[in-house]
Amino acid sequence: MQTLSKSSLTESAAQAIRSEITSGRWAIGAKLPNEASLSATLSVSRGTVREAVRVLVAQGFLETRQGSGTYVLSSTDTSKTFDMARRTSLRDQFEARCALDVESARLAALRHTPQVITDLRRLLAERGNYKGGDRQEFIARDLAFHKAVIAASGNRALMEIYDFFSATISETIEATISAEVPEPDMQAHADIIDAIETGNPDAASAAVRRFMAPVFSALDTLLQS
Amino acid sequence: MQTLSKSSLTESAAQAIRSEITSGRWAIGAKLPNEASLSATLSVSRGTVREAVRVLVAQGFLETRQGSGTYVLSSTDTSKTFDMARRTSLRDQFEARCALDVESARLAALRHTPQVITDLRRLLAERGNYKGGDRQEFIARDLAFHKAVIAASGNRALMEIYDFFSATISETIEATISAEVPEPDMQAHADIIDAIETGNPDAASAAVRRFMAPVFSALDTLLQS
DNA sequence: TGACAAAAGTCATCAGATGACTTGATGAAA
DNA sequence: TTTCATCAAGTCATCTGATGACTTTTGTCA
Repeated sequence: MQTLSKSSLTESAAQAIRSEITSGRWAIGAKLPNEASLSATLSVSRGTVREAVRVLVAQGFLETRQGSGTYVLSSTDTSKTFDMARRTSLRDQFEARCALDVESARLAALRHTPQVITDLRRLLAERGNYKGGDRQEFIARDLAFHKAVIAASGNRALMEIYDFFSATISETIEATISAEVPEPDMQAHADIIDAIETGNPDAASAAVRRFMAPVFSALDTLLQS
Repeated sequence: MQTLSKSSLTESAAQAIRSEITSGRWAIGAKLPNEASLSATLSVSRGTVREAVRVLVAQGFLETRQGSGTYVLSSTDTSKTFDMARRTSLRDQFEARCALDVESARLAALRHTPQVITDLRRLLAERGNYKGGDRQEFIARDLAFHKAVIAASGNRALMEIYDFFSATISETIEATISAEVPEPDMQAHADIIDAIETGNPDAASAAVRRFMAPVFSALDTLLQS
């Protein structure tokens, strides 16, 4: 029994169960002891066991089937990965997001359809340029355009990861330095669409890179100060 | 956004609280009503409320402070993102991983040091070519090389995401089609190191792309059959 | 053997109670 | 006035016992 410096009984119980799984002692598909047994083994009440199991179910480790039992679903801790990715520096996160943008534009150029191009132009027109007013809403419109570019790649994995970054980045950026980062204008955005339309992957990724460069340098000077 | 057709009371309660948060009705930092009030509002027992709160705490939405109350931490569900990324198709996952490889090589070329190049060459030598034997172990050595390339980018966010994909991809690939996907040879790997050493980002990313192309076509034909 | 009913096992939920912790108010001492 | 100790109320943490709902197994009967 490892003692965590500061953890509730429920967290300790969850950790104990988790380690049984990650260590492989409880294999995937295995059935856990029932709640009464677990509560006896872990020396906590059944209510606490249930809360611990709830957490592990939410994390994808376990699955409960009423009337049948609780079973091991997976032994990989995906929530840990996400947690660590969130703890990386803002610049790394932004750079990673930029990498996704670049490669998505490349794929979009390879796979674009007239419909996609039309949609992108419409989203860009809706976005417009920022001329004061509700900045929050403008950022949302801007994000919608960028997410559409990612969607144009046709790759759902890229979309999911991008969602993760756009959430964390906008949370951080908007609160701290939003007003000081230069927003690329309409032409820079239009260049990306044009490059995708030509079907040239190198041109598309280059357009995104040109687009991102000034934002990066602004971010770098801000983070240094 | 999938709504579960059949959800337990706890899940319903968690969803109800979650929507209060994501909709913004309960702002970040706000204090939730106490457990008794929540149980009355949601028409469930306090135990159910506690299990729901546990889940939301595990997902990063809430924070409980004993003796004080329960507070809103964040309004974005970040833990779900990676979970959804894991559910995307194998091809999308592989393509996303490839995108990370390409952009990491580009960054590595911009930031490489002699030490990094030396390490990469050593890892490649240790990897060797596959000549039968323990395939599992060879894949591990191969993965070590690729992760070193990502590490050479100096971007921790990319490393974390790559870790996520390498885990899921090797889980899937090794079990299904490992023997039928062509493994790029030593020269293809060496090309990547050389390109990084020259400091030319375009050459580095192009080398990775050339490296990945045959794997992709093999994967595509396999997935079609 | 096969189908059906009964029973046992298990999770889901509820209700009540006690302990631990935080916060704010109160009042005494410096 | 300021500082500190003490107290009381509010809240989450945990435990206990009980009931309902669902699944699996077992036993029975045709």
